[in-house]
Amino acid sequence: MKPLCAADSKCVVQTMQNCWMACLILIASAALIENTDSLKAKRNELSAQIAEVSKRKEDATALKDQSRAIGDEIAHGDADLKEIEKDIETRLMLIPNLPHESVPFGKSAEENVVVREWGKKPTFDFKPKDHLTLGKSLGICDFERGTKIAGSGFPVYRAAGAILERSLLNFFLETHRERGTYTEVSVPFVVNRESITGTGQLPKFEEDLYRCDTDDLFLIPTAEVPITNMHRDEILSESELPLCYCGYTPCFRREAGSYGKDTRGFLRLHQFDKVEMVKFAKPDESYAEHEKLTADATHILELLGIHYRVILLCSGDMGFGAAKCYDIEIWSPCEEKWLEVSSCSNFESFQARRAGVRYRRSDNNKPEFVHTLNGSGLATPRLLVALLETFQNDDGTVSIPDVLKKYTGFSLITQNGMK
RNA sequence: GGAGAGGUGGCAGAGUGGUCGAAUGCGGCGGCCUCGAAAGCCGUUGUACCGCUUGUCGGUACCGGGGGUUCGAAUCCCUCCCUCUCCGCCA
Repeated sequence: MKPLCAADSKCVVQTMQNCWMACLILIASAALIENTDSLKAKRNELSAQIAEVSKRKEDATALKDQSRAIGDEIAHGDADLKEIEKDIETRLMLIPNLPHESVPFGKSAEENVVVREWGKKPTFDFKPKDHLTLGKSLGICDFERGTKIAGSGFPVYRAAGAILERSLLNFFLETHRERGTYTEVSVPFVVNRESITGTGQLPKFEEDLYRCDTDDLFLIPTAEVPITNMHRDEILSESELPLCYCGYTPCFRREAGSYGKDTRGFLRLHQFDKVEMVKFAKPDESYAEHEKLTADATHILELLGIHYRVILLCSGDMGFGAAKCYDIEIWSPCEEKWLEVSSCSNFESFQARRAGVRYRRSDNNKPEFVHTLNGSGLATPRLLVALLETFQNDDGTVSIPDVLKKYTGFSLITQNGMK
């Protein structure tokens, strides 16, 4: 997803305009609502009178005429109101979330803050090969055939590659399960328009989604969408919070506008696999949960022994709906750059408002919006890049990290297969 | 794909034009009883918006979504969506 261009002054001005206009229109509409409501009250009164008069078998024509006239007025008022509401809604939906106070101000990715770094850059006493070269010589991926089947950005994993990829997903899910925090879910890979509006991908990011036109369904860009929408339009009880889910899904992204950027190999794909963590939390606990969620994601990297760092995104680099966001980046020794494998975000009530997810503090209180959070834990393609490059040997083979061996069933990928 | 049935409050389930935000039961909450609990009894119990005299206040809307008929719609008509049953077909 493209972040909101906070550095772009035109964008900021538009947002401000939408905020103010929405406020002004809202204030103005109150008078209109008051007017039509009192007309409706009058009509209800007349209807009751008509019912009574008719029961007595008396003539109610005059009353009916009066009621009909009021009805016309109401119809006009309601039509105006409907248009106004639509206008407000359109404006509100384009307003991004507000950053949390702990988020540094900044215009672009350059002003992000490195929060912590774990491990160190791997060194080699031979010339390391990049993941594409390794992938090809080991026969574990086939981009050409993926392109033939579907198009560029749709990779084929084969042999040890396919097994390794599947093993990673199982390793992620099992690791989360062992920690006992998350309930695993398996959810639909397509969602309806309401769902994708609920998590905030619509209306702003429609061009990044694959759509099934005949049914107006969308291929999910992340499991965040179906999982967060599980509780759409629900009032949760305080005792069940925080609700924590994790689930595997493939993710589909058109990546419109990012052609030519990171197109090599696994760096940017139209389809990839990911395990996502999603939380519904009480507002006063959401930031603590955010830290835990981020730690759950990095825990996996520590088990694997992959060098990573955690970045706190500045205000200008954050996504549309996030109030605070940590990116987890892993080191690619051959690309010689950091690769984002997870974004752990606290959306506060941004998604909860759109999706209508609330909870009741106690039975006397009105329902309040929950806070929603999510983060990858983790996505496979870029992790594969770091994994292949980090654990390669001088003979061109790749060693499997210890923790993965029970999932793969082999400990070495060689040119002839696996051992 | 063919035929039929249905979508009502947290759940179950009445209601076929006005007195229905909606009977009844279950659940939840409060109270009585009790050493305590169960049972029983009594009471209470949705959401959103608008207004002000901010109140156990007044008003409006909501019975799958949208539209229509009517003075008035949960109720009648149209349309869309969804669920269920049977038949067919296929993983």
